[in-house]
Amino acid sequence: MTHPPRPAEHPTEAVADPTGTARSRLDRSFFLRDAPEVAPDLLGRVLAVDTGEGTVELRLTEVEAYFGANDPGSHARNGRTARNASMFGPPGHLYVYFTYGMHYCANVVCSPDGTASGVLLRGGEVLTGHEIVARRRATARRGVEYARGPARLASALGLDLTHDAADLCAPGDDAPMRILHGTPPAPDLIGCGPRTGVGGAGADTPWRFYIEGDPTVSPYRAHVPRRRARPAGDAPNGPAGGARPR
DNA sequence: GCTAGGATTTACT
DNA sequence: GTAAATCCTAGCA
Repeated sequence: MTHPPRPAEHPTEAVADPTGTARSRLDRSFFLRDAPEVAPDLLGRVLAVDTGEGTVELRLTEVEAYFGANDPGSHARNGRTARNASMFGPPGHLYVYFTYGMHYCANVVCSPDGTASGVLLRGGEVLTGHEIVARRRATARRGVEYARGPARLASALGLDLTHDAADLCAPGDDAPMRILHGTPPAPDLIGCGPRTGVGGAGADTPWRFYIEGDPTVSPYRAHVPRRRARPAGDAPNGPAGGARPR
């Protein structure tokens, strides 16, 4: 059985100090640990993305860890594919995937190169760039909904497949994407539980971490196998048996 | 080649 | 609370 790791005290980072540590960037070594260890440590960190419209900064409030080819909830459970290749890549990079035909979700790659390990970014609080996010997330009724949920978060940051494998730890101050130290929450404010939407053997693994009481944390939903609308003998509509239209 | 299902969100009842 | 939207991936015949 897997135990939820305690929020780790990474040697290169400490609680933000008044001298500006919160604005400094996380080192790549931060991500050189396994995803279940990195995940709770990412809470309170700030993901900054420069776009043509300006900079959006997001404080992470909810994450999920996916680790190893044996993780039944992971995209890597069936080994390396073109889709998940960046998940096997070097740490500190982004793994962006397309899902449900319309949404993008983003992970931060962890562990040494060659290990399938990542932390799904599920929720965050927009710190700067509200106007930019408001345009992208026009359907959000409140600010807390800008990045509550993995697809909303990706949308708020303007992430898509062009950002797959992007380096979050690229040297230089002009790097388009980076993760800042931010202000990690107190350890007793970090909650954990089973991962959202993961069923089967992976459903019991408490690798979802979130900041207790934060309004930008998405509600937990247990895994529910979707049933595809099918012709069911008397197909009312739809191409019976045919391949999907392109 | 075909089919089932998906780390989701949103609109509608 | 429920169902639809929509495209990709991977298993299977």
